[in-house]
Formats: sequence, structure tokens, C-alpha cells
Amino acid sequence: MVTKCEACPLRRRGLFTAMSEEEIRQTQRFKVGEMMVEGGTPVLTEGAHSAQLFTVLSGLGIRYKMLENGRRQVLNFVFPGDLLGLQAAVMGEMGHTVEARGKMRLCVFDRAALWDFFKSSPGRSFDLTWLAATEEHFLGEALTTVGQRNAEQAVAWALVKVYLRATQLDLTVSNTMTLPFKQQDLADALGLSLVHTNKTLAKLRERQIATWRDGTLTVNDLDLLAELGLTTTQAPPRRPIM
Amino acid sequence: MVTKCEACPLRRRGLFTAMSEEEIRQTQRFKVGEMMVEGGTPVLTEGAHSAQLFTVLSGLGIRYKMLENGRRQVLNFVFPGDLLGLQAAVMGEMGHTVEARGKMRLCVFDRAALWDFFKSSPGRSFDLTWLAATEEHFLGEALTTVGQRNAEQAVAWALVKVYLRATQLDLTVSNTMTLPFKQQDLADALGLSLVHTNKTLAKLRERQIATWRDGTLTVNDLDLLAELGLTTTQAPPRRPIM
DNA sequence: CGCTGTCTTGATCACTATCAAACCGAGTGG
DNA sequence: CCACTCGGTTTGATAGTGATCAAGACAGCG
Repeated sequence: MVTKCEACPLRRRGLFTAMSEEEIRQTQRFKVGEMMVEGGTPVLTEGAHSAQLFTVLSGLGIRYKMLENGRRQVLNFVFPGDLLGLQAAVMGEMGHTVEARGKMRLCVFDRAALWDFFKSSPGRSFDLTWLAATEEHFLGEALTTVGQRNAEQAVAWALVKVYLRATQLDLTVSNTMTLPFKQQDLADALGLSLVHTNKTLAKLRERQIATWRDGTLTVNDLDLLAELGLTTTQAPPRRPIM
Repeated sequence: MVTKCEACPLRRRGLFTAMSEEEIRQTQRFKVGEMMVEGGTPVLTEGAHSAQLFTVLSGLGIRYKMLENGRRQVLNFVFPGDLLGLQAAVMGEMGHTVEARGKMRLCVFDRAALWDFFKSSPGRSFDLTWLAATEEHFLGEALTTVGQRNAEQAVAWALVKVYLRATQLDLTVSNTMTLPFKQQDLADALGLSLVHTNKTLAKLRERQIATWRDGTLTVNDLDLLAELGLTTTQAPPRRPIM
């Protein structure tokens, strides 16, 4: 039942960087099992000291922070290949919650082994830093979106980001992908109200640029969508996978 | 003229974690010089492949991203002890620009040596990951601010963050600190217009909570300011310094 | 002494929030 | 098999926070 790192189906996909035999063995040693969670389940909780790190094998999710006034900020959408829990592993506690949207399968790593990882494998610890820096990079973009793009630009930007990421993971089928999020999730990611997000999506649908309904996103004009979102259709660089 | 790591005045301050003799020697090897820049000067530029990493010795600055429509998002304020250029060092290029605000003195490290660092010093490479994860954590908070806090809450939040950070660095003198930023910088950090930021600051000033004028910030009621900003007065954890 | 950059303040506008209610498909239980 | 509920989506009406426009104040500077 448990996938061997050696046979990891994810690693093969175009998005990820190649790994040496040695690196695969090291990663395998680090892996303690697999976990399956249902949609709506928190995998990691803000403020918690998690004893584990996870790599998403399949399924999507969200990362978010809650404010004491009840408002929620979605920081990022989680895709297969993402590493979860690095913050808790290095800093002691999580700065956000991670919640699955739809069934999610996770690779489980022991947090205590992280230190060994640093000692024994400089390449892999570099990869960890790479992942953290990439996440930082993304959050900078997201911050720029929420701070400087208007509703239409923001929604377009988000759809492009999600769609490109999914494409690289072979999660798209002819302009189409499954999007198990709620409109409220997108609204909270962009700092918009649910109503306004809905209306903005409706306009994109009417203009035949992108349609999101019944949990399926269809992008009819990616170039135009990217232009509206003040971004590009350039695919993100290959990334390491843990 | 060039400060030895061993005698680094910054490292002594309460904010930073202790380093072993060995770590200090390793860091020293990694250091290639010092640099001085004037206010308004970019230290690193978005998209650039920098051959150097920097640690801020003194002076403040901002990190920002530009959008093609001319709008600017300030991601973070830069303080002494901050590491600059990690993104370019691990990912190949910078995701944002760093610009000094007022005179800034920097420690210069050779990017090429980063890899040696990973190979020879697991402790220090862990520290690098720690810094990246911390930056990610901060950006998550900033994103939450811009997305979910209103103007008053956002300004209060930002002033608290800046003030606490400065306090830890002994940059405050009895409720007061030098703030060499422009109001436009703060506005761009919070996704607000200059005018509205100015009016929000004026209200805090009238209410005797915090006063920022002539480049000096005076915080009269930190607890209230934190409460308004939906945050706490808790000091950030000790951090490693490169 | 005019020029420039920054801060400040008043007036007006509009993008987006909030409020409210209907709609719709999927369960669920009588 | 229908009534009912529930989570999510959709749409219309109204309100407000914050943007934009405009102009004056003020200090530093060539």
C-alpha cells in the first residue's frame, strides 16, 4: 500500500527535478509512512508543534491563517509535491493551518530526522532551503496581488497560477481541471468578499475567458487571462520534491 | 575598517542567537568585504542574478516588487541583521528589489561560497533555512494584514511590528525611534493610497497613540496600538545572523 | 528665491463590502 | 417519493471604506 520513494509516481512528472539514486535512498530512510485525509480535515494547525513533515502525493488543499476577528486569509493553494510543515520543523510552530479540499494522500516524514538530513545530505538540505525560498517568493507575489491588483486582475492572476501549476502536474485535460475549492476560499485568498468574487467570476464566464462551475475550471483563453491578471503564462521552474 | 565577524557588534544584541567559535570562523571565511550605500540606492534588483549575499550591519531599507502597471508593493522593511539575496542565491534570481532608506552598511558574502556552506556546516545551512522560513512566516502575516485588516488595523499592525523589531535591536530610545521611510512606503506596504495612509496616521496621532513626524516614530501606547492592530506586543524569537 | 519632494487636508467618486433573499443539487428521513 | 435541510452559488439593492483629484503648506536645496 505504501509507495516506495523509488517508485514514486509524482517524481516522474515534468515539474520536478531529477534525483540521484543516493538521494532517493536517503529520502526513503526519512519516510515513516503514508496518511490519507478527507476534505475539510486540517493536516497541520496554526500554532501547533508538529512532529511530522508531509509531502502531498495527491489531492489539493489550502493554507490559511485566522484573525481573532474571525476573518480568514488563504495564503496559498496546496498541490501535489508540496512540502507541508517545514515551518514547524525549523521554527518550532506552524504559522498557518493546512486543510485538505477533497481527499488527500500524504507522505509522512519524521521531523526528528530533519536534523540528520541536514548533517548527512547537503544537497537535500539545499533543496529544503530552495523550497522555503520559493514559498517566500510566491507569497511576495500573492501579497502584491492583494495589495496592488483590483478584483478582476486578482481573480485572473489566481486562476492563471492555479491552472499553470495544475498543467505541470498533468492535472489538466484539454483546458479543464478539477477545482475542489469553494468560492469563499478564493475570496479569502484575494482579500475580496464572497459576493464580489462571485460576480467577478461571472464576468469572466460571460466573456468566455474562464469558467468555473461544478468544481471544474475551464480556461478558454489563457493568454487573455494572463494579460488581465498582469502576469505571464510562463511555467514555474522545476522544483525539488521531498 | 572592515569589521571582523568575531568582533561583530550586531551579534551581541539580544535579538540574535549565540554562535560557536567554529561558526564564527566559518562565517568569517565566507565574508568577502563590506559595502556602504546611500539612501535610495537599490542593493539588489528584481530579476537580477546577484553574485553576492548581504547581511545588513546598520541602516534600514525596503523590499519591494513592481507591477507592470506602475504600482509597487513593499513586501517588508529591512533591518540590521537581515540577510539579503538568499532568493537569488538558491533560486537563481531575485523576486524583489531591496533599496536602502538612509545610509546602509552591509556585510558582503560570496554567493559561490554558499554551496560550501551547505556542505561543510549543517548548522549554518539549517540557519539559512530558518531565515527563509521566518521570512515566509512574516509574509504570511503581511498578506493577512493586507487582505483582512482595514486601514486603521493595518497601520497599527505595521507600526507595532516595526517598533518591536527596532526595540530588540536597541534602536529605540524611550518610546521613540528613527523611521527613515516615506509615508508612500508604508502605503505601498499596506496596499493603501498615500492619502488614506496619511489620514489614518493623523488619527493615531490625534488620539495620542502613535506619532510619526519628521522621520521619528513615537509610540505612546503600545498595548493599545497592538490591540487596534489585532496583534500582540510579543517580541519575535531570537534569530540566527549570518 | 524658485524648485522639488514630502506631507497634509478637503472634496468627490467608485470599487467593493454588506445585507438580503432566492436558487440549486445532494442528502436524508418520514 | 416528496418535504425538508444544508452547503454552496447566484443575484439585486444599498452602504461605506478607501481611491482619486486637487491644492496648499513646508523644508531643504541649488
